[in-house]
Parts: sequence; structure tokens; C-alpha cells
Amino acid sequence: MKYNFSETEKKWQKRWEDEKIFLADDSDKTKKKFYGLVEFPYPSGAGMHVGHIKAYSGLEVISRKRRMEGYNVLFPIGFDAFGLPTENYAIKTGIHPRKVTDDNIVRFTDQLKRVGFSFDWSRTVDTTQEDYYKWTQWIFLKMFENGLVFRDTALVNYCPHCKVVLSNEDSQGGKCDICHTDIVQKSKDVWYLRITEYADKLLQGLENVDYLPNIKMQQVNWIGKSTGAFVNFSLKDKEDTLRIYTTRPDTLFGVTFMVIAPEHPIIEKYRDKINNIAELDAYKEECAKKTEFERTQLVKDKTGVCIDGLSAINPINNKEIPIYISDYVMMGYGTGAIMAVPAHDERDYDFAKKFGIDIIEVIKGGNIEESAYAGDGEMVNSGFLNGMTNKKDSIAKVLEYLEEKGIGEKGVQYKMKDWAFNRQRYWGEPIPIVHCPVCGMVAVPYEELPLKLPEVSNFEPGEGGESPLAKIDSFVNCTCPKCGAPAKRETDTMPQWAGSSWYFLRYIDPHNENAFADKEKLDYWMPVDWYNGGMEHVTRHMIYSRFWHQFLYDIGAVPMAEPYAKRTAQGLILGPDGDKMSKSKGNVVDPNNVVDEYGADVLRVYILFMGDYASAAPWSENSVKGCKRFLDRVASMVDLIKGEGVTPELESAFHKTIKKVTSDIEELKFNTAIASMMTLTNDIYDKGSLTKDEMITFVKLLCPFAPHLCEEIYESLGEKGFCSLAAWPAYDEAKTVDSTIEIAIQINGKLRGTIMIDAEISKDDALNAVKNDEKIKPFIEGKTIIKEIFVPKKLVNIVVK
RNA sequence: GCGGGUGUGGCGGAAUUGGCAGACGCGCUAGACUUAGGAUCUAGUGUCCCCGACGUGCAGGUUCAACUCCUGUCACCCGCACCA
Repeated sequence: MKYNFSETEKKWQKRWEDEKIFLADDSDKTKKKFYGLVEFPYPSGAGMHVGHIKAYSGLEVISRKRRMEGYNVLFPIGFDAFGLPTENYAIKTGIHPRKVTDDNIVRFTDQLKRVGFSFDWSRTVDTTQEDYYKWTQWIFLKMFENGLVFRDTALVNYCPHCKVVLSNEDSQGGKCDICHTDIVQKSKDVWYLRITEYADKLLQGLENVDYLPNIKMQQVNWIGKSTGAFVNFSLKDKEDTLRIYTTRPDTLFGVTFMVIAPEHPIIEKYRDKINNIAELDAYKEECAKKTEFERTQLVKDKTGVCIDGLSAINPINNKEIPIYISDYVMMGYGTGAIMAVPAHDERDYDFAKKFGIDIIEVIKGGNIEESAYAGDGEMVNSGFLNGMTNKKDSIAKVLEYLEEKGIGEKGVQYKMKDWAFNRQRYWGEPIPIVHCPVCGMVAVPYEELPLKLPEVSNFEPGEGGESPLAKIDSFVNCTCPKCGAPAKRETDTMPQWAGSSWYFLRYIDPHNENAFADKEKLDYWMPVDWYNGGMEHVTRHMIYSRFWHQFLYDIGAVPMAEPYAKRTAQGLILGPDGDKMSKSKGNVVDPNNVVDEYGADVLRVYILFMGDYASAAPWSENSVKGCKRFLDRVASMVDLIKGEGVTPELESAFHKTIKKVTSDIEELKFNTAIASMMTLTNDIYDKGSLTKDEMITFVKLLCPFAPHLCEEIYESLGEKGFCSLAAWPAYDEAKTVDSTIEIAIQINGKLRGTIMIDAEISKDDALNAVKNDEKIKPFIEGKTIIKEIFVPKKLVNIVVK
């Protein structure tokens, strides 16, 4: 069969669309459903690259297979379109971000359609549309109502280039996630979502979901739960106490000093009482100049200043100890103050050595002359703890003591911090809050949603880090919804991650005007059965959206706590040079070029054939050609058709291939699934012919990977309807097993030949057959047989001497 | 530093979980068909001192049998990173 891919692909894409065969069906809720979700793209000006295609191809194949298996499939797509890249582009070019976004969405849509993805295009969402962000704001207000939204003045991560406050998640490594400029710490009044309130639920929820182990682990590490104790150290001759957090309360007798963060408020409070305040101020200023990155780099070389005029009392033995400020203690974790146990903590040890502070051993087992000892051992120099050897018991005993005396208690800390939830930019969801001089912060009434983004001509953020919205008087000035007094609107917008925190819910009912989604539809479609995306979203988007969803569950708005039943991740596609694809390196492969030159089917097959789906692999133009060759051979196979029914010599090969492809797809082993279809193709060519029925089976198997070609062949064979909706081929287990098989013959563990024998042969018969084999005789003649091993269907091993 | 992962031909990668290492594809070699071949087809292709031996980062170990299990070690990649 001659196959013109560009005409044929267009033909089938149009037919699929005209006949709406990929639209999910809400009407029959008794049908078994499959909700496959891929991370919706950010419609950037650069267009899509092949990495996007790989990210969607996995669940594309699964979804297509599910349809053929009779499932009601929801496989949607949309656009996560608010955000800085679009806005920065708008500032640069003067084109309105609305227009930029719309143009990019058109381009992305075209690219996706050309690849032939079986998305339900009737459910497309765009996070920047009013009917979408209305509900983003609605959820925000629900959180506000439930005390999960607060405003606080705090040191925040600030990007001087983008002029925005960033969450911790957006400033990993001390660099802005968008422009990679060094982050500076700035004191600012900002919005937070109280995600830490859900830290435990986010941890517990992981127990009941099927995420790849490394995905779960990254989330666990990110949440970073630790258990320990809070202890209050009294300040000598002062009313106040200095509260610390420690995971090792059992080492309390070994405390020889305390360290507080340079920003700790106690310094300001006792300014007048501190003799060396100038020195402290100077140190503090030095620290502020360092970026977060620098501050976490200098691990060994500890710096700090002893506070002259304040000292603390160790509550367990009433000893007076000095207090230092040092930047190795962070204000943002625990209480911003620590008890230092130099004998058993490496950092405290380094600090004590540098400043000549006492090091008292309280746990035997190490050599504190040389280094801190963090292991277990017998307690010494520790009063009532002396002689104890079990850390757990020691901690329990200390906690009991602390609680009895009222000087401390058990405590839990998380690395995860509350979510800094705002940007001082235009292209985001306006935060629906009004600042009233009388009532304070007041929610915009639900019936006034969406709070629309006003028209603006200048998107440039203000010099003081205020949003462009602050310049629009008609937007800012309003009346308080509660008391009617003149009030001002909040001018910050929500961060990039807001819209993507719930988009999978909107797909279920994208045009609903009365709710973010209909309850019955949610009951039917949720949870997402399978979610695939990039590893880079595991600690941000995944945590955020699980948080939002758990919150929605708590207020009864969704049917279960966890949104995603299963999560997998694809590996990167590297450039032909083996480097990560990037515009600056010029090694980006544009899927459009591949579609133009080889066809969408070739692109799809190659991307899944490259290697393990979860691993990174470099692009290879030559291997693309190999896939083209394979599909051409499949097309030409039609010319080999002779008659109907089955070809006896091929029957078993077909059943084996169906079995392998069926199971490989479920395990995301697309590469071996395709390899097995290539092998079958080679077998068919070797044989020289196949039947029409076999050809139909073959195209059904290949259809999820190369749907255009398979539809065309399916139709050319006179089949009615769509191959994409045909029943997935079944296999007969009995026919995948050969009656006669080849097994290996080993002598002393070395391969000496093979033999064809009956698969069910007994050990004795097999050994006899082997011993009588002419090729094997020379190896055993005149030798003593020590051992004979027979592994059914595998091998015979004879050990001789 | 901590946590996780990966090391297999010239290349991308397979290997039913302890049982014939290198499936499948690329590349390469030779041949066929051709005015032509960056098209197609056929045969071959781990290495070497080629009737034999060696071979899955390296060194040991367990086993009749190890890419697979154990001990040690090296290299690379990805997270997190002074988290008290």
C-alpha cells in the first residue's frame, strides 16, 4: 500500500474531530471510567518542543488503549496561561498579554492537533479566562473564610529583576525560578496560604496513593517533618525566656552556649542592655548582604558574635551560658534560636572550636577531641540520665521532666513553610480582597466574582515593588462590601501556581456557571486515575494542588481527599548533542519539523521507542528514520495479505505479541512494546504472507502509537467505523506457550550448545537427550558427572570433573 | 554533607527478576537492484591471539549458574542542603 502521510493524517484528524469520537461522555455514569491527566502546558512564545509531546504521549497511548478496552475516557488538555513570561514579553513588545496568550494558545493547539492527540477538545480550559479564574478566586475566598489566608510582614524571597516576591518553592538554590537572578531577602507585607496546616495530611495522604517511589520520597523530604522538643531557656536577670527547638533534647546537659539568628527579635528588645550592640548591628548588616545561597554555602567556616549583656540559664542544670548570634541559625526554621551541643552536633562543634567554647561529652562512643559524635551510646555527665543507652528512652525521660517542670514540651517542625501567595504583577488572578479602614480585610462577595483584571496600558511593575494594578484608580478605589465606607482593593495578583492547583476539577465540568464542577460529575470522574508529568513539578504543583484538593474535601466540595490515584513521570528528551535542550544552545527539536518531514505517527512512535519512558535520552535523527522505515513496512504489509483466518506459523507469534504489548503499555514500557511489534513485522516478512484478520489485529495493536496509519489500513481492509474505537485484541494464554522449545546446554556453567525439546519433558529425558547430543558428547566422555541441573524450559547444566 | 538513582557493543537501549548477555532500532561492512542513491532488498556485525578464550564501571565473595544477590570501591546524574 502506498502511504501519503501528510494527506492521510489530515484526513483522519478531521474525521475524528467531525465525529467527536474522543469526547468524554457524562451521560452514562454506569460505564467504567478512566480519567487520564497530563500537565497542561504554559503557552509560551517559543512554541512546543518535543519534550511536551513525550509528556503527553504516555497517557495518550494509555487513553487510546482504554477506549479500545471499552472505558469511558476523559483525556483533557488546557492552558496554564497566567504568568511572568507572557507579561515580560508584553512589556517588551507592548502587545497586550491577552493577545499574546491567545496567539500562543492558537499555536499550541495547532501543534497538538497535528500530532493527532486524542484529547477531548470540547473541555479545554484556559486559566486566564474570566469564567475560569472566577473559580480560582472562589476557592481563595473559601480558604480566606476558613482561616487559611493571612497577611504577614516577613523576610521574603524577592527577585530584584522580576520585581516579585517568590515562594520558597520558586527560589530553590537561591535563584529566581523564572530569570535565575540571585534572590535577595526583603522585609515585606505579603499574603500567605497556611499550607503548613496541611503538612500532616499531605504526608498521610501519600500512604494511600500509587506514586512512583521517588516521587513520594521527594514530597516527604520537601515537607520535612521532624519531631523533637521546644525548650524555654530563661534569660539571666530578665523576665523573658528564649525558646528553642531541638530534635535532641536528650543532650540538654551538654549545652554550653546558645545561638540565635541575626534577625532574632530579642536583640531589638534588649538593645539598651547589650554592650556590644554596634558590633551586632555590623554583623547583622553583613549577613543581610549575603544572598541566601552564599549563606548556605560556607558550611565549615562559622562566623558569629557573642552578645555582651545577655546570657541564658540552662533549665536542666541552672548553668549560665553565653548567647551568640550567627547566620548558621535561620530565623525561618524552628524558633530562630538553638541550644548548642558542640559535643554532638557538627555545626555547633565547628562554632565552639572557633570561639573557644567548652565541649562537654554527654554520650559516650566518639572522640570529642577530634569531632562531634552524633551516634548512640551511654549517657554521661547528664544527671538523672546517666547510664541510659537507648536514645528513645532518654528523650522520653527528658520530655517527661521538661513537661513536669513546665520548661518545655514535645514539638514538631516542618521544612515546608507557608506558601507566599502573591505577585506584584498584572498578568494573574486579582486577589479578591478589599482593605477597609474600618473593617480591615474584607472578602469580595461571592456574587461579585469574577473580580476582573482591569484594562491597563502599562504593565511595568512599580519601582517600590507594587503591582501595576495599584496605578489604576478606578480599580483600587471601591467601597467596603461590609460597611460601605470608602476602601481600597488589594492590588497583588495570585502566583503562577494558583490556576494549576485545581484545573483537573474544571475539566470535569468546564462550562458550569454555578459551580466549579457539578457534584455528580465529580463523583463519577474523580479521582484522576493516572497523572503523568515532569519531575520538576513534584514538589511544587503536586504539593500545592494536593493541598487545595484536600481543603476542598474538608469543606465538602469534592468527593475524596487525594486527587491523584497514580502518578508517573517522563524523562527528558535531550538534544542530539546529549545536552538538555535549550534555546541558547540551539539544540531544540521542533515537533512541527518532524511532522512535516516524517509524519505525526513517526514522531509518536520514535518518541516512545527512544528508550525507557522515565529516563532521559538524546534525540537521534537517524533513529527517527528507523521508525519511518518500520511504519512504511507496516503499510506495505497489506500487500502480503492472502486470505482470512490465521497463519499457523504466525499464530503463536501474534498471541505472544498481543500479550507483550498489552502488558508493556500498562508499565509504560512503550519501547519494548514497539520492539515486539517490529519483531512480529520481521517474522511476517520472513514468512512472506499473512491473513487479513491478522493484519487487522496488527493495526489494532499499533493504533495507540500510530493511529493515522492504522485507521487508514483498517479502512482500506473494508472495516467499518474507527480503528481507534475497535475492540482491543485478546490473546489466548495457551497459544503464547510453545510445545517445543530450545533450551541451553551448559557444561560446568559454560554454554556448549542448544537443543530443541518438548517443553514438558522430564528431567531424566532431557538429560538423556543432552547426553546423546553429538556436540555435547566430547565434553562429558571420560569425565565424572558430579551434578546435573535441569531448569524446565530454560537449560540443562552438567557439572563434570 | 544527606537522600535517591544510574553505570551493559561504535550509539539509543533489551534481558520473563538468579538460568543462552546484547532483543529491537541506529550506525557500520559486503552484495543485489539502479544513470544515480542519503530509496529499497539480502547477508553479516560484542572483543581478541577466532575449532578457543574473554566480556555488563572496578576489586572481591556467594552459587552448578551473577547485568541480576552480598562486601568494598570509583564515576556520573537528580533532589535537598548550616532544618537545629
